[in-house]
Amino acid sequence: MPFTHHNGPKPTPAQCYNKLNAAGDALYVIGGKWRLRIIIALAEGHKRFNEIQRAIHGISARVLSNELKELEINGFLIRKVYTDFPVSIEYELTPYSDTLSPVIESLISWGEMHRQTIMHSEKPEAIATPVLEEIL
Amino acid sequence: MPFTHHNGPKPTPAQCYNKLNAAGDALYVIGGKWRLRIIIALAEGHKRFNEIQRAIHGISARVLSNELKELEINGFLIRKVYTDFPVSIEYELTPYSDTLSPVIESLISWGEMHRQTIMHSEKPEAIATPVLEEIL
DNA sequence: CGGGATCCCATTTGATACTG
DNA sequence: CAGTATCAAATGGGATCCCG
Repeated sequence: MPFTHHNGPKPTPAQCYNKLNAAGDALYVIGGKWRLRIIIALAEGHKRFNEIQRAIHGISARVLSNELKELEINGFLIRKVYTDFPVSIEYELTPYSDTLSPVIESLISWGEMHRQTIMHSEKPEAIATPVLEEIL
Repeated sequence: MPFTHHNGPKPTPAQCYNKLNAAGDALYVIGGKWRLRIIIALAEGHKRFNEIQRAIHGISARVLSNELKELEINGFLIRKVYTDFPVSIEYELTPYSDTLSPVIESLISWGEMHRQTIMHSEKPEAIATPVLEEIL
């Protein structure tokens, strides 16, 4: 079933209510400025704390620390301590995080499409994102 | 191409960098606590200000007002003023907002799946969302 | 009804310094 | 390296009042 009324049957109010709840659940767990970005950064493989911080432009150590704890509690990643010398600590995604693939794939696709759209528009700077501002 | 390393070829760092940027663009525009929820609420058809506020539990008039402006600037909705008496103002989604359908559909699907998952887990209350807390 | 303006508090965040 | 502690600053967001 398509989403909006533009290209499909109009959902009933009851359906919309449930969709709002479902989206609310999802946004509560994976919403926010950083969580999906952390997951995406870890998708290329396990990383250490500072590697993640370098990969994600603009996140502070404290915020990253808190977000990692939250993501671990919710089962999206695990913290692995390697007691070799020197001790190293790595974060890696769990299989459960794979269930987010459709969300993340569609988000990335849309982001790429949107970037093209606004770069070809008359006033890209009016709606540019921080990432785009580095290009424009 | 699948997303994580669990079920597909591992993306290169360069690919991951671009994906992070793309996701960053998307999250900048449609991220935050309310924006997608507003779009979802409007997906069942045009609504007036107070209708939207009632549909989305917990949003204040001031925040809704700000978000609606932002969403209008970014081309996701339009504000229609009907000069009949009494004047009524309606918000409705634009065709461009339809491009978000894959994102929103996958978000909703994941939210429904996640809700089932944590309601059948041993300690649902440990990771419950506000929406779920009304049920548990 | 549909908001704008103002006030004020709580939470978040950044910067810096510090520790095992 | 992998964080934690602390403080200052910014931001968010609710409550309230007001207006067309």
